[in-house]
Amino acid sequence: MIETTNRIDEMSQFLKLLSDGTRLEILRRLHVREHCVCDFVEMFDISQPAVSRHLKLLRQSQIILERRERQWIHFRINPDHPQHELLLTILNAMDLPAIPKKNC
Amino acid sequence: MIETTNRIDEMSQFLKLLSDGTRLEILRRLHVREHCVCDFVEMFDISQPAVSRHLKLLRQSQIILERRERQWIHFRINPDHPQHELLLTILNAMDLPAIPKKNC
DNA sequence: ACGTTATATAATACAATCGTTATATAAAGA
DNA sequence: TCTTTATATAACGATTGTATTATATAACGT
Repeated sequence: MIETTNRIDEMSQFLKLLSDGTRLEILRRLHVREHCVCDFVEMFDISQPAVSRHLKLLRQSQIILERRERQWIHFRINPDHPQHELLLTILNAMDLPAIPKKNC
Repeated sequence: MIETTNRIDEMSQFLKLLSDGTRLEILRRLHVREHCVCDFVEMFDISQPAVSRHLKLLRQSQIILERRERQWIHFRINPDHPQHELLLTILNAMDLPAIPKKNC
């Protein structure tokens, strides 16, 4: 029973992280290729700290991974996250046009 | 571009509805069989109006359907919801023990 | 060492979410 | 008609989520 509650809590936490348009768009982009913070700052109409905060939430839950290269921090999807498959299913379910690999 | 934004907004709205433990549990139960409000009131440690509000949110978004029978209102999953398949995938991804059909 | 660029954190404001209690409505049964 | 049962709505408060601005840190280039 406690076990059941835990699984439900984990899932609701996971879905909460995905239930924000900015974070969904971030994940959709990261599904194509790595991006650094500045890519997203250009992309969205929100401040740099706001972008940073979204990335922090996704990183804290291990949905994305980061890697520093010189002064940039590059983010990518974590393929080993327990719900990685579900994440891909959700991204596909949005059924959006593909993002060109070269695009910013 | 606008189209893309709409799809992302729709998905984030949908996920927001599922990102609550009580609503996930409600949906998990409804996946097994119909329930009325009073079933859920017994089941959860929240007030009847709180249960009613969760059901209203799910109904408004067409994720569940209702049917009145005498003084009871029975809820069930809407198999024609655009994201019905995704909903089932999410419920399965929680990988919980099956709920016996006869159970309350 | 200093200025610039990239990113993170702190403080704060505002809006959304989710609970409660009190009350209303609808159907049933005496 | 009156009471009971099932459900919904309204009003309100606490908590959480998401933005902003200001400031800090880290790496780079001159």
